[in-house]
Amino acid sequence: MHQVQAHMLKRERQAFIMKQVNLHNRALSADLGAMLNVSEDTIRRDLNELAEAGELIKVHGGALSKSYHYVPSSTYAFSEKTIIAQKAASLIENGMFVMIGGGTTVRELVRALPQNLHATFFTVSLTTALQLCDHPNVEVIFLGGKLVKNSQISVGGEVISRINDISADLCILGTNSIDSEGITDSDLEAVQVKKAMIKACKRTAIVSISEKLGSTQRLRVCELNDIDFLITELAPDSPQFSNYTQSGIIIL
Amino acid sequence: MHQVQAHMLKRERQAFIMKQVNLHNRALSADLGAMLNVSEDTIRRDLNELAEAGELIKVHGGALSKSYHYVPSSTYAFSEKTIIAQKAASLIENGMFVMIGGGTTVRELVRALPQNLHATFFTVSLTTALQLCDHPNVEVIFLGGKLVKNSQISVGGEVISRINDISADLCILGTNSIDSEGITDSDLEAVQVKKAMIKACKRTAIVSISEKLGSTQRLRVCELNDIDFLITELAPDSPQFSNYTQSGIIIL
DNA sequence: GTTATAATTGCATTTTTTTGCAGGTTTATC
DNA sequence: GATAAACCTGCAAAAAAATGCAATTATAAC
Repeated sequence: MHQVQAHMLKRERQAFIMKQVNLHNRALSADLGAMLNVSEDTIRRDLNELAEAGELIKVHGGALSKSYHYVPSSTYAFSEKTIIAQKAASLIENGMFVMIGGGTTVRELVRALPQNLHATFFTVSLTTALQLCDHPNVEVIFLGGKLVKNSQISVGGEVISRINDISADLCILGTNSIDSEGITDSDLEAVQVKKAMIKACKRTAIVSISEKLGSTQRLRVCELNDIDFLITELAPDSPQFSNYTQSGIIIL
Repeated sequence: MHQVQAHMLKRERQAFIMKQVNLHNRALSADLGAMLNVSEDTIRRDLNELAEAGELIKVHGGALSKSYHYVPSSTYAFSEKTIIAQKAASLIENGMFVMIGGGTTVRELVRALPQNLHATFFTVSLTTALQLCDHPNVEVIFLGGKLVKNSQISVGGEVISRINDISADLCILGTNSIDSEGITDSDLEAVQVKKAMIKACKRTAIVSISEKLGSTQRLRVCELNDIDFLITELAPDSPQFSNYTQSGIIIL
């Protein structure tokens, strides 16, 4: 942490504060006071002025950059998910039998499917099923069972034995966590259903925004080489995928 | 699970929480506390604030992403359907097995069910199932099958044979048309499912706003004396019911 | 250059916010 | 119905903010 010249004009000091905030996305009143050799009161008054002028966001203990501030949107990472949807849609052809999971990424995918697509979809997700109902030319089969309230998917032996009776062309799953080892999740019953879905399909595609790459959870869904396609919003030659390529997975 | 800097501003921490929740669709208070190096109480207070601000949905043990959940329509009148719901709820007791259909009246009914109701619900309606998921103490079983896009219910042989395997205490159905002869409808496959549902239950209750009294359609669902309860928003001694009483039906 | 006025700054005091902890209560899950 | 986890409430300590006041400094007028 560096020192700053002895005397500084107010305007000059505030410019320094803005620089710090924008550089680090945040700044503590105490740190700024130490750096500028002024009292925290002075810093606070500066921060109040800057906040009033709308240049930063003042919070208890310091300030945040305005760009850092979380802005809620209807669906998180909407644009990324739209890109993903475009790529995934290219895997689905007329006449296919597709088994598809739940989650917001999958929902955006379904929304982005062409209206003239003729295909049969199997799903365990209430929300995905509802979304699929907006497509006039697809047949939707809901695989019923006991519903998990949080995730609104059906689970249990009934669902799994039903899945085992089906042989589909493509399995599309969202995921909470994926790394170079494979897919992990935190809900045991959901994991069992996902396993069955993967087994029931010739090929499997995982859709995920890149932020989830590299995270893990406690329960394993499958190994990386059980997956045929990995679809994120990134370009296929992106360096993030260096650990993934050896398993024969196709990055889209 | 990654590490986070020692000192974090409250707003910054809440932004981190939102990111986690939106990324994984859910987050546990304990995990967040460990990641952020603060007590679970602090996390809980953050979650309460964020929930109050409508940015996420707080549940026991953590929080859920808002994008996952059914958001009730902004303003809904305490209209006929709420009255119907109150009456119908009186038929349902703890521990019951209830088979329930779809439609807007049924949806309002489910919304008005007490939160502490412990019961098992079987349904073929996607929207009813979603609504039931908001009730913490009920078990929801979705009877899966081919989905009809307009009405968002599952139909077909699979569903019907599944229904035939169940014996429930009460069947609650909305209806498009009812008169002194009985219930009629216009969709053959939906009629077949409704017939099976009525047969699978000890008692049947029909919920309908009074507007629909006296209308008929082409396909018969059941006779009036197959029904045990008729529930509308009107008082039971209302003159509209004069044609209905001879069949032994109970007007609520 | 001097002086009056206004602005800025630091300090002490009071007030508010935040946070963790102890306890008793509620809730989930079996 | 039992049990463990999660929740809430009140409390106290710590941190930060606001406030009043005095000292200093800048600015402008003369």
